Amino acid sequence: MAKAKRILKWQRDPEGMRLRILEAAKQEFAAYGLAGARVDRIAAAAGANKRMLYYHVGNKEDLYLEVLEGAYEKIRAEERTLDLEHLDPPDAIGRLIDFTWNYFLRNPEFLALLNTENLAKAKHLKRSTKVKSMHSPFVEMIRTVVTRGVESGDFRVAVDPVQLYISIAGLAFFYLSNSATLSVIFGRDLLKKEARDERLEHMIALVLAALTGKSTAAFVGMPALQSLEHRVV
Amino acid sequence: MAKAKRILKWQRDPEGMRLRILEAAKQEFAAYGLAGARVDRIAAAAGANKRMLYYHVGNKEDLYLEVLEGAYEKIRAEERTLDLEHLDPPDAIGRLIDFTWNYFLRNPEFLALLNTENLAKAKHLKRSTKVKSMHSPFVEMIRTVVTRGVESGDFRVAVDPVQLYISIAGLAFFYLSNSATLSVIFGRDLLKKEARDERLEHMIALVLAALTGKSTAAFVGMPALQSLEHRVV
DNA sequence: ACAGTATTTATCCAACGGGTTAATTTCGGC
DNA sequence: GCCGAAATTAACCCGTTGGATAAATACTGT
Repeated sequence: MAKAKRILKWQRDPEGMRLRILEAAKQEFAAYGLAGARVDRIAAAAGANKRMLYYHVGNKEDLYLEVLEGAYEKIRAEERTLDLEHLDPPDAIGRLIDFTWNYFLRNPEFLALLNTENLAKAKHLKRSTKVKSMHSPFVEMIRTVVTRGVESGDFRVAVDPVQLYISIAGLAFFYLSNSATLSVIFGRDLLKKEARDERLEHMIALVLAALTGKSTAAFVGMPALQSLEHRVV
Repeated sequence: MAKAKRILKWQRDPEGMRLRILEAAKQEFAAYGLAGARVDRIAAAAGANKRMLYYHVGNKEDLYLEVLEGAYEKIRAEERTLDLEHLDPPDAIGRLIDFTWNYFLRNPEFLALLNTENLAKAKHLKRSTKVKSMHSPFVEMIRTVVTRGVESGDFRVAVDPVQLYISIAGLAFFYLSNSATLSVIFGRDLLKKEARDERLEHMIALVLAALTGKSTAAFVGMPALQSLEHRVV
Protein backbone atom coordinates (compact mmCIF):
# COMPACT_ATOMS: atom_id res chain seq x y z
CA MET A 1 0.00 0.00 0.00
CA ALA A 2 1.58 3.25 -1.16
CA LYS A 3 2.44 5.40 1.79
CA ALA A 4 1.98 9.15 1.70
CA LYS A 5 5.22 10.78 0.79
CA ARG A 6 6.30 13.10 3.50
CA ILE A 7 9.48 14.62 2.29
CA LEU A 8 9.32 17.62 4.51
CA LYS A 9 5.81 18.08 5.71
CA TRP A 10 3.51 16.96 2.95
CA GLN A 11 2.95 17.38 -0.77
CA ARG A 12 -0.14 17.98 -2.79
CA ASP A 13 -1.26 15.17 -5.04
CA PRO A 14 -5.01 15.16 -5.45
CA GLU A 15 -5.19 12.62 -8.29
CA GLY A 16 -2.75 10.25 -6.67
CA MET A 17 -4.50 10.61 -3.36
CA ARG A 18 -7.82 9.81 -4.94
CA LEU A 19 -6.44 6.72 -6.61
CA ARG A 20 -4.80 5.50 -3.42
CA ILE A 21 -8.04 6.02 -1.54
CA LEU A 22 -10.04 4.06 -4.10
CA GLU A 23 -7.53 1.23 -4.21
CA ALA A 24 -7.43 1.00 -0.44
CA ALA A 25 -11.20 1.12 -0.31
CA LYS A 26 -11.47 -1.67 -2.85
CA GLN A 27 -9.28 -3.93 -0.76
CA GLU A 28 -11.11 -3.02 2.41
CA PHE A 29 -14.61 -3.53 1.03
CA ALA A 30 -13.55 -6.76 -0.62
CA ALA A 31 -12.02 -8.05 2.58
CA TYR A 32 -14.75 -7.04 5.01
CA GLY A 33 -17.87 -6.20 3.05
CA LEU A 34 -19.69 -2.90 3.23
CA ALA A 35 -20.72 -3.08 6.86
CA GLY A 36 -17.45 -4.60 8.02
CA ALA A 37 -15.25 -2.10 6.24
CA ARG A 38 -13.67 0.58 8.40
CA VAL A 39 -13.20 4.09 7.14
CA ASP A 40 -10.19 4.58 9.37
CA ARG A 41 -8.49 1.53 7.98
CA ILE A 42 -9.08 2.74 4.44
CA ALA A 43 -7.56 6.07 5.28
CA ALA A 44 -4.59 4.46 6.98
CA ALA A 45 -4.00 2.06 4.10
CA ALA A 46 -4.18 4.92 1.64
CA GLY A 47 -1.65 6.85 3.65
CA ALA A 48 -4.23 9.54 4.08
CA ASN A 49 -6.14 11.36 6.72
CA LYS A 50 -9.70 10.19 7.18
CA ARG A 51 -10.95 13.59 6.23
CA MET A 52 -9.56 13.05 2.75
CA LEU A 53 -12.07 10.36 1.96
CA TYR A 54 -14.88 12.77 2.51
CA TYR A 55 -13.08 15.55 0.71
CA HIS A 56 -12.21 13.59 -2.42
CA VAL A 57 -15.01 11.06 -2.71
CA GLY A 58 -17.79 11.39 -0.22
CA ASN A 59 -19.15 9.26 2.56
CA LYS A 60 -18.69 5.56 3.01
CA GLU A 61 -21.47 4.56 0.64
CA ASP A 62 -20.33 6.93 -2.07
CA LEU A 63 -16.90 5.43 -1.73
CA TYR A 64 -18.30 1.96 -1.97
CA LEU A 65 -20.32 2.75 -5.07
CA GLU A 66 -17.33 4.31 -6.77
CA VAL A 67 -15.29 1.20 -6.03
CA LEU A 68 -18.04 -1.01 -7.40
CA GLU A 69 -18.34 1.04 -10.56
CA GLY A 70 -14.60 0.91 -11.01
CA ALA A 71 -14.66 -2.86 -10.70
CA TYR A 72 -17.30 -3.19 -13.38
CA GLU A 73 -15.49 -0.76 -15.63
CA LYS A 74 -12.33 -2.78 -15.34
CA ILE A 75 -13.82 -6.12 -16.28
CA ARG A 76 -15.82 -4.61 -19.11
CA ALA A 77 -12.68 -3.03 -20.49
CA GLU A 78 -10.87 -6.36 -20.49
CA GLU A 79 -13.85 -8.15 -21.97
CA ARG A 80 -13.78 -5.82 -24.91
CA THR A 81 -10.22 -6.76 -25.79
CA LEU A 82 -11.30 -10.37 -26.30
CA ASP A 83 -12.48 -10.75 -29.82
CA LEU A 84 -14.08 -14.08 -30.24
CA GLU A 85 -15.35 -13.21 -33.70
CA HIS A 86 -12.59 -14.71 -35.74
CA LEU A 87 -12.17 -17.89 -33.71
CA ASP A 88 -13.61 -21.28 -34.35
CA PRO A 89 -16.84 -21.46 -32.33
CA PRO A 90 -15.54 -24.17 -29.96
CA ASP A 91 -12.28 -22.29 -29.52
CA ALA A 92 -14.20 -19.10 -28.89
CA ILE A 93 -16.17 -20.69 -26.09
CA GLY A 94 -13.04 -22.21 -24.64
CA ARG A 95 -11.36 -18.86 -24.74
CA LEU A 96 -14.31 -17.22 -23.05
CA ILE A 97 -14.24 -19.73 -20.23
CA ASP A 98 -10.52 -19.38 -19.91
CA PHE A 99 -10.73 -15.62 -19.74
CA THR A 100 -13.54 -15.63 -17.19
CA TRP A 101 -11.71 -18.09 -14.98
CA ASN A 102 -8.45 -16.21 -15.07
CA TYR A 103 -10.04 -12.85 -14.61
CA PHE A 104 -11.71 -14.06 -11.45
CA LEU A 105 -8.46 -15.60 -10.29
CA ARG A 106 -6.55 -12.40 -10.92
CA ASN A 107 -9.23 -10.20 -9.34
CA PRO A 108 -10.59 -11.89 -6.26
CA GLU A 109 -11.85 -8.54 -4.94
CA PHE A 110 -14.27 -8.42 -7.82
CA LEU A 111 -15.96 -11.58 -6.61
CA ALA A 112 -16.17 -10.29 -3.07
CA LEU A 113 -17.59 -6.97 -4.20
CA LEU A 114 -20.30 -8.68 -6.22
CA ASN A 115 -21.25 -10.76 -3.22
CA THR A 116 -21.40 -7.69 -1.06
CA GLU A 117 -23.57 -5.92 -3.57
CA ASN A 118 -25.90 -8.87 -3.80
CA LEU A 119 -26.22 -8.95 -0.05
CA ALA A 120 -27.46 -5.38 -0.44
CA LYS A 121 -29.86 -6.64 -3.12
CA ALA A 122 -28.07 -4.52 -5.72
CA LYS A 123 -29.35 -1.39 -4.06
CA HIS A 124 -26.36 0.68 -5.11
CA LEU A 125 -26.06 -0.80 -8.57
CA LYS A 126 -29.66 0.12 -9.29
CA ARG A 127 -28.87 3.73 -8.53
CA SER A 128 -25.76 3.75 -10.70
CA THR A 129 -26.47 5.14 -14.14
CA LYS A 130 -22.84 4.55 -14.97
CA VAL A 131 -22.96 0.78 -14.57
CA LYS A 132 -26.32 0.37 -16.21
CA SER A 133 -25.01 1.94 -19.39
CA MET A 134 -22.02 -0.41 -19.48
CA HIS A 135 -23.68 -3.52 -20.79
CA SER A 136 -21.50 -6.51 -21.19
CA PRO A 137 -20.50 -7.13 -24.77
CA PHE A 138 -20.45 -10.82 -23.93
CA VAL A 139 -24.06 -11.54 -24.51
CA GLU A 140 -23.96 -10.39 -28.12
CA MET A 141 -20.56 -11.99 -28.61
CA ILE A 142 -21.91 -15.28 -27.36
CA ARG A 143 -25.03 -15.03 -29.42
CA THR A 144 -23.08 -14.71 -32.63
CA VAL A 145 -20.64 -17.44 -31.64
CA VAL A 146 -23.50 -19.81 -30.91
CA THR A 147 -25.23 -18.96 -34.14
CA ARG A 148 -22.04 -19.49 -36.10
CA GLY A 149 -21.44 -22.75 -34.29
CA VAL A 150 -24.87 -24.06 -35.11
CA GLU A 151 -24.57 -23.04 -38.74
CA SER A 152 -21.15 -24.63 -39.12
CA GLY A 153 -22.35 -27.80 -37.46
CA ASP A 154 -19.84 -27.49 -34.63
CA PHE A 155 -22.65 -27.07 -32.13
CA ARG A 156 -25.59 -29.38 -32.13
CA VAL A 157 -28.00 -26.93 -30.60
CA ALA A 158 -28.76 -23.29 -29.97
CA VAL A 159 -28.60 -21.96 -26.43
CA ASP A 160 -29.85 -18.76 -24.90
CA PRO A 161 -26.65 -16.69 -24.67
CA VAL A 162 -27.68 -15.22 -21.32
CA GLN A 163 -28.10 -18.69 -19.84
CA LEU A 164 -24.79 -19.77 -21.25
CA TYR A 165 -23.03 -16.70 -19.94
CA ILE A 166 -24.46 -17.16 -16.47
CA SER A 167 -23.49 -20.81 -16.56
CA ILE A 168 -19.91 -20.13 -17.52
CA ALA A 169 -19.59 -17.37 -14.96
CA GLY A 170 -21.27 -19.53 -12.35
CA LEU A 171 -18.98 -22.50 -12.88
CA ALA A 172 -16.00 -20.29 -12.22
CA PHE A 173 -17.48 -17.89 -9.70
CA PHE A 174 -18.88 -20.41 -7.28
CA TYR A 175 -15.72 -22.45 -7.20
CA LEU A 176 -13.55 -19.44 -6.44
CA SER A 177 -15.88 -17.38 -4.32
CA ASN A 178 -16.71 -20.36 -2.13
CA SER A 179 -13.30 -21.97 -2.18
CA ALA A 180 -12.80 -21.35 1.53
CA THR A 181 -15.86 -23.27 2.70
CA LEU A 182 -15.61 -25.88 -0.03
CA SER A 183 -11.99 -26.56 0.84
CA VAL A 184 -13.01 -27.24 4.43
CA ILE A 185 -15.94 -29.42 3.45
CA PHE A 186 -14.03 -31.50 0.94
CA GLY A 187 -10.84 -31.49 2.95
CA ARG A 188 -8.66 -30.43 0.07
CA ASP A 189 -7.13 -27.16 -1.00
CA LEU A 190 -9.09 -26.04 -4.03
CA LEU A 191 -6.79 -23.12 -4.73
CA LYS A 192 -3.53 -24.94 -5.23
CA LYS A 193 -2.14 -25.00 -8.72
CA GLU A 194 -3.13 -28.54 -9.68
CA ALA A 195 -6.65 -28.07 -8.39
CA ARG A 196 -7.06 -24.85 -10.33
CA ASP A 197 -5.80 -26.40 -13.54
CA GLU A 198 -8.09 -29.34 -13.08
CA ARG A 199 -11.04 -27.06 -12.56
CA LEU A 200 -10.42 -25.04 -15.70
CA GLU A 201 -10.09 -28.24 -17.68
CA HIS A 202 -13.32 -29.59 -16.23
CA MET A 203 -15.30 -26.44 -17.00
CA ILE A 204 -14.16 -26.29 -20.60
CA ALA A 205 -14.82 -29.97 -21.10
CA LEU A 206 -18.27 -29.76 -19.55
CA VAL A 207 -19.47 -26.85 -21.61
CA LEU A 208 -17.93 -27.94 -24.86
CA ALA A 209 -19.17 -31.48 -24.48
CA ALA A 210 -22.68 -30.14 -23.98
CA LEU A 211 -22.46 -27.85 -26.98
CA THR A 212 -20.59 -29.99 -29.46
CA GLY A 213 -21.59 -33.44 -28.32
CA LYS A 214 -17.96 -34.53 -28.45
CA SER A 215 -16.03 -35.56 -25.37
CA THR A 216 -12.86 -33.71 -24.58
CA ALA A 217 -9.82 -34.06 -22.40
CA ALA A 218 -11.15 -33.90 -18.85
CA PHE A 219 -13.88 -36.34 -19.65
CA VAL A 220 -11.61 -39.03 -20.97
CA GLY A 221 -8.64 -38.55 -18.72
CA MET A 222 -6.20 -36.74 -20.94
CA PRO A 223 -3.45 -34.49 -19.56
CA ALA A 224 -4.37 -30.97 -18.64
CA LEU A 225 -4.98 -28.38 -21.31
CA GLN A 226 -2.64 -25.46 -21.54
CA SER A 227 -4.15 -22.24 -20.34
CA LEU A 228 -5.16 -20.17 -23.32
CA GLU A 229 -4.90 -16.90 -21.53
CA HIS A 230 -2.21 -14.42 -22.31
CA ARG A 231 -1.81 -11.08 -20.58
CA VAL A 232 -4.65 -8.76 -21.31
CA VAL A 233 -4.43 -5.03 -20.59
CA MET B 1 -41.74 -13.66 13.88
CA ALA B 2 -43.14 -15.33 16.98
CA LYS B 3 -43.66 -12.79 19.70
CA ALA B 4 -42.92 -13.60 23.33
CA LYS B 5 -46.06 -14.69 25.01
CA ARG B 6 -46.88 -12.44 27.93
CA ILE B 7 -50.01 -13.84 29.41
CA LEU B 8 -49.59 -12.36 32.82
CA LYS B 9 -46.04 -11.34 33.30
CA TRP B 10 -43.94 -13.88 31.48
CA GLN B 11 -43.54 -17.59 31.07
CA ARG B 12 -40.53 -19.80 30.98
CA ASP B 13 -39.79 -21.45 27.66
CA PRO B 14 -36.09 -22.00 27.28
CA GLU B 15 -36.25 -24.32 24.27
CA GLY B 16 -38.75 -22.13 22.45
CA MET B 17 -36.76 -19.05 23.27
CA ARG B 18 -33.59 -20.62 21.97
CA LEU B 19 -35.27 -21.62 18.74
CA ARG B 20 -36.76 -18.19 18.26
CA ILE B 21 -33.39 -16.61 18.85
CA LEU B 22 -31.67 -18.88 16.35
CA GLU B 23 -34.35 -18.34 13.74
CA ALA B 24 -34.20 -14.59 14.17
CA ALA B 25 -30.42 -14.70 14.07
CA LYS B 26 -30.49 -16.71 10.87
CA GLN B 27 -32.66 -14.13 9.16
CA GLU B 28 -30.57 -11.28 10.47
CA PHE B 29 -27.20 -12.74 9.50
CA ALA B 30 -28.56 -13.73 6.11
CA ALA B 31 -29.94 -10.28 5.51
CA TYR B 32 -27.00 -8.20 6.71
CA GLY B 33 -23.97 -10.45 7.00
CA LEU B 34 -21.95 -10.96 10.14
CA ALA B 35 -20.69 -7.41 10.54
CA GLY B 36 -23.96 -5.83 9.47
CA ALA B 37 -26.14 -7.91 11.76
CA ARG B 38 -27.42 -6.18 14.88
CA VAL B 39 -27.77 -8.01 18.15
CA ASP B 40 -30.63 -5.77 19.23
CA ARG B 41 -32.58 -6.49 16.08
CA ILE B 42 -32.16 -10.21 16.62
CA ALA B 43 -33.44 -9.90 20.16
CA ALA B 44 -36.39 -7.80 19.07
CA ALA B 45 -37.29 -10.16 16.24
CA ALA B 46 -37.08 -13.11 18.61
CA GLY B 47 -39.37 -11.35 21.05
CA ALA B 48 -36.61 -11.60 23.59
CA ASN B 49 -34.50 -9.44 25.79
CA LYS B 50 -31.03 -8.95 24.43
CA ARG B 51 -29.61 -10.57 27.51
CA MET B 52 -31.21 -13.84 26.42
CA LEU B 53 -28.89 -14.18 23.48
CA TYR B 54 -25.91 -14.23 25.75
CA TYR B 55 -27.65 -16.43 28.27
CA HIS B 56 -28.81 -19.09 25.83
CA VAL B 57 -26.20 -19.04 23.13
CA GLY B 58 -23.26 -16.78 23.73
CA ASN B 59 -21.85 -13.73 22.06
CA LYS B 60 -22.48 -12.60 18.51
CA GLU B 61 -19.92 -14.89 16.93
CA ASP B 62 -21.10 -17.93 18.87
CA LEU B 63 -24.59 -17.14 17.69
CA TYR B 64 -23.40 -16.84 14.14
CA LEU B 65 -21.56 -20.14 14.25
CA GLU B 66 -24.56 -21.92 15.68
CA VAL B 67 -26.72 -20.53 12.90
CA LEU B 68 -24.20 -21.64 10.31
CA GLU B 69 -24.01 -25.11 11.77
CA GLY B 70 -27.78 -25.34 11.82
CA ALA B 71 -27.91 -24.36 8.18
CA TYR B 72 -25.49 -27.11 7.22
CA GLU B 73 -27.33 -29.64 9.35
CA LYS B 74 -30.57 -28.80 7.64
CA ILE B 75 -29.33 -29.23 4.10
CA ARG B 76 -27.44 -32.41 4.98
CA ALA B 77 -30.60 -33.85 6.52
CA GLU B 78 -32.59 -33.16 3.37
CA GLU B 79 -29.84 -34.47 1.16
CA ARG B 80 -29.97 -37.79 2.95
CA THR B 81 -33.64 -38.27 2.12
CA LEU B 82 -32.81 -38.23 -1.59
CA ASP B 83 -31.84 -41.69 -2.65
CA LEU B 84 -30.49 -41.63 -6.11
CA GLU B 85 -29.36 -45.22 -5.92
CA HIS B 86 -32.32 -46.86 -7.58
CA LEU B 87 -32.80 -44.30 -10.30
CA ASP B 88 -31.61 -44.42 -13.86
CA PRO B 89 -28.27 -42.57 -13.93
CA PRO B 90 -29.54 -39.68 -16.07
CA ASP B 91 -32.66 -39.40 -13.92
CA ALA B 92 -30.51 -39.45 -10.81
CA ILE B 93 -28.44 -36.53 -12.04
CA GLY B 94 -31.56 -34.67 -13.09
CA ARG B 95 -33.05 -35.25 -9.70
CA LEU B 96 -29.91 -34.04 -7.98
CA ILE B 97 -29.93 -30.82 -9.99
CA ASP B 98 -33.60 -30.36 -9.33
CA PHE B 99 -33.16 -30.86 -5.62
CA THR B 100 -30.20 -28.50 -5.40
CA TRP B 101 -32.01 -25.81 -7.32
CA ASN B 102 -35.16 -26.02 -5.28
CA TYR B 103 -33.35 -26.24 -1.99
CA PHE B 104 -31.54 -23.02 -2.80
CA LEU B 105 -34.78 -21.43 -3.89
CA ARG B 106 -36.55 -22.45 -0.72
CA ASN B 107 -33.65 -21.46 1.53
CA PRO B 108 -32.17 -18.22 0.31
CA GLU B 109 -30.65 -17.58 3.73
CA PHE B 110 -28.42 -20.56 3.20
CA LEU B 111 -26.84 -18.91 0.19
CA ALA B 112 -26.30 -15.67 2.05
CA LEU B 113 -24.78 -17.44 5.03
CA LEU B 114 -22.32 -19.27 2.82
CA ASN B 115 -21.28 -16.03 1.21
CA THR B 116 -20.81 -14.43 4.58
CA GLU B 117 -18.72 -17.33 5.75
CA ASN B 118 -16.58 -17.18 2.66
CA LEU B 119 -16.03 -13.50 3.19
CA ALA B 120 -14.60 -14.57 6.55
CA LYS B 121 -12.46 -17.10 4.71
CA ALA B 122 -14.30 -19.93 6.48
CA LYS B 123 -12.72 -18.91 9.76
CA HIS B 124 -15.66 -20.14 11.82
CA LEU B 125 -16.27 -23.26 9.80
CA LYS B 126 -12.69 -24.32 10.34
CA ARG B 127 -13.24 -24.19 14.08
CA SER B 128 -16.47 -26.15 13.90
CA THR B 129 -15.91 -29.83 14.60
CA LYS B 130 -19.63 -30.32 14.13
CA VAL B 131 -19.74 -29.23 10.51
CA LYS B 132 -16.52 -30.97 9.57
CA SER B 133 -17.97 -34.29 10.63
CA MET B 134 -21.12 -33.79 8.52
CA HIS B 135 -19.89 -34.65 5.06
CA SER B 136 -22.34 -34.41 2.23
CA PRO B 137 -23.55 -37.79 1.01
CA PHE B 138 -23.63 -36.36 -2.47
CA VAL B 139 -20.05 -36.96 -3.43
CA GLU B 140 -20.28 -40.69 -2.88
CA MET B 141 -23.77 -40.76 -4.36
CA ILE B 142 -22.50 -39.04 -7.47
CA ARG B 143 -19.51 -41.32 -7.70
CA THR B 144 -21.67 -44.44 -7.81
CA VAL B 145 -24.19 -42.85 -10.16
CA VAL B 146 -21.43 -41.87 -12.57
CA THR B 147 -19.88 -45.32 -12.39
CA ARG B 148 -23.23 -46.97 -13.04
CA GLY B 149 -23.92 -44.55 -15.87
CA VAL B 150 -20.65 -45.32 -17.55
CA GLU B 151 -21.13 -49.07 -17.17
CA SER B 152 -24.66 -48.96 -18.53
CA GLY B 153 -23.54 -46.82 -21.43
CA ASP B 154 -25.83 -43.95 -20.46
CA PHE B 155 -22.80 -41.74 -19.82
CA ARG B 156 -20.00 -41.51 -22.28
CA VAL B 157 -17.36 -40.56 -19.78
CA ALA B 158 -16.36 -40.62 -16.13
CA VAL B 159 -16.17 -37.35 -14.23
CA ASP B 160 -14.65 -36.47 -10.90
CA PRO B 161 -17.69 -36.41 -8.59
CA VAL B 162 -16.36 -33.43 -6.66
CA GLN B 163 -16.02 -31.40 -9.82
CA LEU B 164 -19.48 -32.41 -10.93
CA TYR B 165 -20.98 -31.57 -7.56
CA ILE B 166 -19.34 -28.16 -7.51
CA SER B 167 -20.51 -27.55 -11.06
CA ILE B 168 -24.10 -28.40 -10.31
CA ALA B 169 -24.11 -26.35 -7.14
CA GLY B 170 -22.37 -23.51 -8.94
CA LEU B 171 -24.85 -23.39 -11.80
CA ALA B 172 -27.67 -22.95 -9.32
CA PHE B 173 -25.88 -20.97 -6.62
CA PHE B 174 -24.47 -18.23 -8.79
CA TYR B 175 -27.73 -17.61 -10.59
CA LEU B 176 -29.67 -17.26 -7.35
CA SER B 177 -27.08 -15.67 -5.12
CA ASN B 178 -26.27 -13.04 -7.73
CA SER B 179 -29.76 -12.63 -9.11
CA ALA B 180 -29.97 -9.07 -7.86
CA THR B 181 -26.96 -7.76 -9.75
CA LEU B 182 -27.54 -9.99 -12.76
CA SER B 183 -31.12 -8.81 -13.03
CA VAL B 184 -29.90 -5.22 -13.17
CA ILE B 185 -27.16 -5.99 -15.69
CA PHE B 186 -29.36 -7.98 -18.03
CA GLY B 187 -32.41 -5.83 -17.48
CA ARG B 188 -34.72 -8.71 -16.76
CA ASP B 189 -36.13 -10.24 -13.61
CA LEU B 190 -34.32 -13.51 -13.14
CA LEU B 191 -36.50 -14.57 -10.24
CA LYS B 192 -39.88 -14.56 -11.90
CA LYS B 193 -41.52 -17.90 -12.46
CA GLU B 194 -40.78 -18.30 -16.15
CA ALA B 195 -37.16 -17.32 -15.71
CA ARG B 196 -36.70 -19.81 -12.89
CA ASP B 197 -38.26 -22.62 -14.87
CA GLU B 198 -36.12 -21.79 -17.83
CA ARG B 199 -33.01 -21.84 -15.69
CA LEU B 200 -33.73 -25.25 -14.21
CA GLU B 201 -34.37 -26.62 -17.65
CA HIS B 202 -31.14 -25.14 -18.94
CA MET B 203 -29.03 -26.55 -16.11
CA ILE B 204 -30.39 -30.04 -16.49
CA ALA B 205 -30.00 -29.94 -20.24
CA LEU B 206 -26.44 -28.65 -20.01
CA VAL B 207 -25.21 -31.25 -17.58
CA LEU B 208 -27.04 -34.18 -19.10
CA ALA B 209 -25.98 -33.25 -22.59
CA ALA B 210 -22.38 -33.19 -21.43
CA LEU B 211 -22.68 -36.54 -19.68
CA THR B 212 -24.82 -38.49 -22.08
CA GLY B 213 -23.96 -36.82 -25.35
CA LYS B 214 -27.62 -36.53 -26.18
CA SER B 215 -29.40 -33.22 -26.55
CA THR B 216 -32.39 -32.60 -24.35
CA ALA B 217 -35.32 -30.23 -24.11
CA ALA B 218 -33.72 -26.84 -23.44
CA PHE B 219 -31.21 -27.34 -26.18
CA VAL B 220 -33.74 -28.07 -28.86
CA GLY B 221 -36.52 -25.76 -27.77
CA MET B 222 -38.98 -28.16 -26.20
CA PRO B 223 -41.51 -27.06 -23.56
CA ALA B 224 -40.31 -26.79 -19.99
CA LEU B 225 -39.74 -29.89 -17.94
CA GLN B 226 -41.91 -30.47 -14.94
CA SER B 227 -40.13 -29.92 -11.68
CA LEU B 228 -39.22 -33.24 -10.19
CA GLU B 229 -39.15 -32.00 -6.67
CA HIS B 230 -41.72 -33.02 -4.15
CA ARG B 231 -41.82 -31.89 -0.53
CA VAL B 232 -38.91 -33.20 1.48
CA VAL B 233 -38.86 -33.09 5.29
C1' DA C 1 -44.74 -23.94 51.78
C1' DC C 2 -40.28 -22.85 50.67
C1' DA C 3 -35.58 -22.97 49.20
C1' DG C 4 -32.80 -22.86 45.46
C1' DT C 5 -32.06 -22.54 40.74
C1' DA C 6 -33.30 -21.35 36.02
C1' DT C 7 -35.02 -17.91 33.26
C1' DT C 8 -36.13 -13.22 32.12
C1' DT C 9 -36.22 -8.10 32.64
C1' DA C 10 -34.47 -3.51 33.24
C1' DT C 11 -30.42 -0.49 32.97
C1' DC C 12 -26.03 0.81 32.18
C1' DC C 13 -21.49 1.68 29.90
C1' DA C 14 -17.24 1.91 27.56
C1' DA C 15 -15.50 1.49 23.07
C1' DC C 16 -16.15 2.09 18.46
C1' DG C 17 -16.97 4.34 14.18
C1' DG C 18 -18.79 7.48 10.81
C1' DG C 19 -18.82 11.98 10.09
C1' DT C 20 -17.79 17.05 11.08
C1' DT C 21 -15.41 21.42 12.41
C1' DA C 22 -11.79 24.23 12.24
C1' DA C 23 -7.15 25.28 11.85
C1' DT C 24 -2.87 24.64 8.97
C1' DT C 25 -0.01 24.23 4.95
C1' DT C 26 1.02 24.02 -0.02
C1' DC C 27 1.22 26.12 -4.38
C1' DG C 28 -0.25 28.35 -8.82
C1' DG C 29 -1.26 32.85 -10.62
C1' DC C 30 -0.38 37.65 -10.64
C1' DG D 1 6.87 37.99 -2.91
C1' DC D 2 2.17 37.37 -1.77
C1' DC D 3 -2.76 36.27 -1.99
C1' DG D 4 -6.36 33.02 -2.15
C1' DA D 5 -8.05 28.71 -3.27
C1' DA D 6 -7.01 23.85 -2.94
C1' DA D 7 -5.33 20.19 -0.21
C1' DT D 8 -4.26 18.21 4.11
C1' DT D 9 -4.00 17.65 9.16
C1' DA D 10 -5.51 17.38 13.90
C1' DA D 11 -9.06 17.08 17.13
C1' DC D 12 -13.49 16.30 18.43
C1' DC D 13 -18.54 14.99 18.40
C1' DC D 14 -22.10 11.95 19.35
C1' DG D 15 -25.20 8.18 18.16
C1' DT D 16 -24.61 3.24 17.96
C1' DT D 17 -23.53 -1.29 19.54
C1' DG D 18 -21.81 -5.31 21.73
C1' DG D 19 -21.61 -6.73 26.01
C1' DA D 20 -22.07 -6.60 31.30
C1' DT D 21 -24.37 -6.04 35.99
C1' DA D 22 -27.78 -6.69 38.99
C1' DA D 23 -32.34 -7.28 40.31
C1' DA D 24 -36.79 -9.57 39.65
C1' DT D 25 -39.76 -13.37 38.67
C1' DA D 26 -41.13 -18.22 37.60
C1' DC D 27 -40.64 -22.89 38.20
C1' DT D 28 -38.92 -27.57 40.45
C1' DG D 29 -38.16 -30.73 43.83
C1' DT D 30 -38.80 -31.74 48.50
